[in-house]
Amino acid sequence: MSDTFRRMQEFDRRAELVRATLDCIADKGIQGATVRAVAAAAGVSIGLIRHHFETKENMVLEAYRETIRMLTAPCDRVLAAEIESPHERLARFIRASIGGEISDLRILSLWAAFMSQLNADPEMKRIHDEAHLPYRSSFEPLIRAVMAAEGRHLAPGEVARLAIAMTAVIDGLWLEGCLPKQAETSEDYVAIGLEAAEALLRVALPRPTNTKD
Amino acid sequence: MSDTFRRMQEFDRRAELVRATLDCIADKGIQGATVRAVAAAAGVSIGLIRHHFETKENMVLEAYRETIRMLTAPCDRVLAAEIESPHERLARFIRASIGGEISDLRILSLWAAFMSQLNADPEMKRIHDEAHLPYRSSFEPLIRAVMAAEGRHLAPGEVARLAIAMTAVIDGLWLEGCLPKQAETSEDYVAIGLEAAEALLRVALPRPTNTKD
DNA sequence: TCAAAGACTATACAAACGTGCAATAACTAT
DNA sequence: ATAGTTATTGCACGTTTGTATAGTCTTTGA
Repeated sequence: MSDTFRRMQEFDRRAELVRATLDCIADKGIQGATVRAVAAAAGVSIGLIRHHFETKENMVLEAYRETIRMLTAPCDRVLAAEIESPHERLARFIRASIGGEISDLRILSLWAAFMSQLNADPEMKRIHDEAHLPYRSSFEPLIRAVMAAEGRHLAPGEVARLAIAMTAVIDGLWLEGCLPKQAETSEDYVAIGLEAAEALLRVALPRPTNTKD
Repeated sequence: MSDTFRRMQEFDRRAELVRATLDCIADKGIQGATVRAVAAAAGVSIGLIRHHFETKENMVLEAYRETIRMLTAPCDRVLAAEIESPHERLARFIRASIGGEISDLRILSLWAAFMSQLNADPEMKRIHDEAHLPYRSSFEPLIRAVMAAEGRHLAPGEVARLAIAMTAVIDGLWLEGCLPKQAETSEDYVAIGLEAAEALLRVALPRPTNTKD
């Protein structure tokens, strides 16, 4: 239809405003995302924000959705990819959860800013749970597949506990890897994550090749 | 306000104002800590805040110091205690880092709120680094002592990597344990942390007794 | 070519913000 | 008792906040 072009324009502007919002939040925290600061960061007038978003809160919620998208995209790509070897799948999932594009102080700042709002904003809490619960439960099938391929059998409760431990070590390594260091690179944390997974699951994991993803 | 007021020692009043500040931040995020909201939460007038704190920012900084104190107190107590067995020391440190009083959604909210401000506020960043770096390096001697007691020798780099992995899994378990769940208790996360430590370090650890700390 | 639509600007406004300050009530020392 | 100190109040000021609204500029469809 001919109104597709118009819609496309609006979508681009919305995305640009969301990006400006994230810039403000990463820089000054959630209270830095004022309509005036966001408008200035996007190079538009104050009134335009209310033209694209009914309220400022809606804009911030959209910025939160975008943050979750950025955080989960690499993992989702691994889960969607058709990789035969369960060991390879697990190793790539670990790498996608710790390193690469999400190992970034800016993303950590955004994550913390929204995290601190979950108590205050029920809608934000709803968005969080909707994205976090699937992520948390994505480790169990990965582990189960590896164990099946090894011909080992674990009690269901044991798999659940291992998944919690794996999620924890990956989250902790992501967090530490985001903070600026002089010694370690984010790739070092990926390597530590793989070693930790080998120790926790008592398996050998392939090291991901140099190709991205 | 009432026409008569109770007078307080300056130190007590400051502590009460800090507590009220933390209440506001945990509830509404960092932007919820307005002078009016804090004054209302503490049951005092607006002007009193400026009498005890030169600026509102100073009050928030003090609230951050208090948060760090709450977070590190249990670990510090373990490190200060005279426990002969290195294995027992390590196990108690792990327990103090994951469970007990710091396994609390309120503390997680506070931690996230301040975390999101580190980019914006250099003084806050300074306070963070001053407390975080010692905490991060407290795992290495604990691990080294356990290994020495076992008669095992690890390369220095290997100890460093194990300490990073241990810190990560403990931080991740603390984080997950703070979030409200129906299934697991914070004590379950402590148990998973101890199991993970045993797998990572390939040692057996004693389970802490029921006595607190 | 021209009216309709909508993306966009400019400005105004009430509420909430941090801070300044004079007045007051409660404690302390003598 | 009384003077001095200070914890505390109450209010006012200028600034910043989100939102509302009227008007301008650009694009679109026939």
